[in-house]
Order: sequence, then C-alpha cells, then structure tokens
Amino acid sequence: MTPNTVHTRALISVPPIPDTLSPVTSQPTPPAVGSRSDKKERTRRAILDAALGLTEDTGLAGLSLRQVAKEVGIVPTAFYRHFDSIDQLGLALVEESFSSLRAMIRDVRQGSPSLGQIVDRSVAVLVEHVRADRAHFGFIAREQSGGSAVVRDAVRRQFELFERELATDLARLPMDHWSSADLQILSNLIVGAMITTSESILHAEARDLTEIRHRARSQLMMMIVGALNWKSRQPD
Amino acid sequence: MTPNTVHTRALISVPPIPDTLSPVTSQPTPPAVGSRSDKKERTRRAILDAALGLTEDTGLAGLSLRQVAKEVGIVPTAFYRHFDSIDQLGLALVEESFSSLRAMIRDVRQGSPSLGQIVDRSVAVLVEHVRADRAHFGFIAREQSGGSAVVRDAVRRQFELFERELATDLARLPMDHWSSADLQILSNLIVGAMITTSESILHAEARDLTEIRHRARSQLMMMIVGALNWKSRQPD
DNA sequence: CCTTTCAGTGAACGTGCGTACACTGAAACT
DNA sequence: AGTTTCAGTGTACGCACGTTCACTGAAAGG
Repeated sequence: MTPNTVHTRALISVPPIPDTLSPVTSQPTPPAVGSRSDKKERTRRAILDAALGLTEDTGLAGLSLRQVAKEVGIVPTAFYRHFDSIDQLGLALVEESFSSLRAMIRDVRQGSPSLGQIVDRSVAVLVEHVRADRAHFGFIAREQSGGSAVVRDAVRRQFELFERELATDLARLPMDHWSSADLQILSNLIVGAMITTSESILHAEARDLTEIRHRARSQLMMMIVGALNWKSRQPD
Repeated sequence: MTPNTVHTRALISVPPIPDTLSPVTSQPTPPAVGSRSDKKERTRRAILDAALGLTEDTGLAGLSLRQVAKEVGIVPTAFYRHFDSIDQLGLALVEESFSSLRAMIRDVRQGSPSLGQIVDRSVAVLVEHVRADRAHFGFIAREQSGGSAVVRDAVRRQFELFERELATDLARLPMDHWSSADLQILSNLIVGAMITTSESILHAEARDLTEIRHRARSQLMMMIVGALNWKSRQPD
C-alpha cells in the first residue's frame, strides 16, 4: 500500500502537450479538463466521496481527517484547503444528501392521477432511489441521531423542511378542507414511515425487496385511508 | 445473574466498631452496606450510569474507557473487571433500555377498554415514560443507527421482538380476521411512529409537549382507523 | 490464623489523532 | 516576463486513547 509520494506529479506530467495541438483527442486520464479550480473541485469531490464511503462503517463521529486524506491520496493538512473542519464536511454532505431526496420527490410528483397510483408510484420511486443512492440515504439515517450536534441539527431542519413540502403536496389530494396543521401531522407520520422503510431497504438483501415494497404500500395506504376517514368522522 | 449468597453476613457486620470506640456512631460514607460483591455491583452500576450520561453527547462510538473511568472515580484498567469491552457495556445498556420499554407497554396494557381510551392512554404513557427515562430512550434512539455494529444489531433485534409483541396485542382489538403478517405490518408502522414521537419528546421543551401529545394521538388514530377501513374495503 | 481471591492501582508502551508551521512549484494574473 | 496565488507537501508537536503488567490490601474462606 501507499505507493504514492511523488508519483502524483508524474501523473500530471504524463500528457504535457496541452496548449499545442494533439490530433488524437483521447485522454488516458479522461476528466483531465481544466486546471487549478477544476482540479480543486475534483479533489473536493474525492473528499466528499471518501467521507461518504468511510462513514458507512463508523458514522461521521468516527471519521478522522487523516483517514479521509489517506483515502483521497493527499496529505492530512491539505484537507484544510477544502473544509474548515469535519463538521463542515458533514454539512456539505447533508446538503448533498437532501438534494438527492428532493430529486426523489420530484420524481414522484410527475404523473400520478389516481390515489392508488400515487401510492404505488411513491413506493416504487422510494425503493429505486434508496437503492441507487445508498450512500446518501444511509448518511442521513445515521447522522439524524449522530454524534455531531451541528450536523444532527442540520439533518433535522432539512427533514422539517421536507415535511412541510410534502404537506403542501398532500393538499392537492382530496383534502382541501384540512387545516395546514393537520396536513403537517399527516406529513410527519408519512415521512417517519418513509425513513423506517428506507432503513429497511438499506440493510435488506435483494430478495427481501418485494416484501418491503408490499409492506410500504400497505402502510402508506393505511395512513392515507386512515387520515381521510378519521377526519371525515370527527370534524374539528 | 449470580445473586450471590454471602451478603447476609455482611449485613451482620454493618456495625464494625470493635477495636477502637467512637462515641459518635454516624458513618460519613452512609451507603456502606455490604462488601466485596455489593461494592462491585455498585461500581458496575456507576459505570453504566456514567456511560449512559456521557453517551448523551457523543454516542457510544465517541465514548472512551478513560472518560467513563474518570467519571466513576476509578483507574482506567479497573474497567476491565466489569466489562470486556465498550461493546459489552453497550449490550448491557441495550438490555436495560429495552427493559424500560417493556415496562412501558406493560403499563399501557392494563385497563384500556374502548379504542379511543387505548389511544389516549398509550400516548399518555409514552410521553410519561420517555420523560421519566430520557437516558435509556435516548440511548436506544441513538444506537439504533450508531457506530458499533454489534450494539446496532442488538437494538434492531430487540425492536423486532417488540414489534412482534405489539402485533399480538393488536390482535385483541377487533381485528380477529387479520392475518398475522398484516398485523406485523401495522405493528411495524406503529412502532416507527412511536420512535419518531419519542425523539420529538426527547428534544422538546416542556411547553411543546401538549402539541406533541396531540400529534401522536392524531397519528395513532389515523393508523388504526386506516388499518380497519383499508382492510375492510379490500379483503385479501 | 493463615491462605486465597480479586476490585482497584499506577507506571509504561505504542498508536492515531488534530493542528502548527515553513515549504514548493505550477497555474493564474498583470 | 515577472509576480502573485494557492493546492498540496513534510516535519514535528502534544494529547488521549486502549492495553500490558506487576502490584496492593482488604474481604472471603478454609
């Protein structure tokens, strides 16, 4: 291990012909476009990815600057060129992770006429997204109750935001007469179930997925049907 | 659990005044009852309590043997007289915490005739127990996705057990015709909501409690009413 | 009374950590 | 062409950690 030291410079100097013309445009290190700020951005990404991977085992609390640096292939102190602290790294990951989550709900929104279809589609999209982006969903699930107060709070604030968004979506169902407070309550319940389901997906074998899908569908159906019936029978 | 035999003799030897006499018989270290194994048990408890307290900030992952030892007032190496590792400490805390949770559901079970009363009583008992035993509930919530794999798995296994218990309880509601699989699904949903509510309670100010209570009641009602209506309309 | 047991001691070790500091060399700017 | 910027380097520091080992002294037990 650690065959590095100076060879990074060697890698850079491999195609040293840049500004003049090169007839064959194929690049052996393909994303070699740009320099300076591009390179910095690439390192930043590498740090985020390394952190996302390393956190899977230990949580953000058990993540050390030196581990990340080694994984990325830089010296520990170079980390500070990109983030002030591990906490700042964590906040960036929170941001990223919730972008992924928002992309998911955008997927659900399009289409979906009947109520039954909304349920089916929601579950399908959830399962698909969680499996396609395990790292980010796992990160959220973990750091929601994780060791860093500032990251934990950030996750919770994002969830509250997400919950409010879902509440306005729910208003488009035949629940027009509901108060926004009650929509919030329902939304809170649904988001909670979504988190639980996500966690199930995350540590499930592939063969368990149909069962999880079935369960999620049933639960979502229960919640919606329950909300409708409960409100209609006890007007407030 | 090795409830040893010898401590009766210790009780007899409580007044150990023999050699020199002191006119004032008051002992400045009053809980001096028992010796050896009693003292060991007391130290063990102190370790568990210290760990429970220290984990509040950092999670079990961020807990060090030396911290605990300092808090308890023993030298680091003495820790090993009581636990093989921090993980073993964690497992003991899992055990303890779920005892607390089971005590809770035992409280719910007694009484509770009508459905509405079950809901009210359940929520009341939940809020009360979580507030009375913040440390244990917080520990469960944290370590459910915590850093130690063995502790995390233990928590999840306990939750599955708890879920199954709740499912058999639910069978006593007018849901006799439900399959046990469907009861499990409902139970899973309810337990998830319970966890979410517990977390809300844990980091809520006292004045928010009535709102949380209201929300929990509404959600539990939605779930039960929803389950009943959904199943009756789509027999499977 | 004499021996055994064992909870707690205290010094010492190797390791990984965050962070400081002075540095280098290529890209960017003037 | 000359200067500035700045991502990444390398050394070195003090600290907290888990674990080892030989120990002590009082309680338990024959």
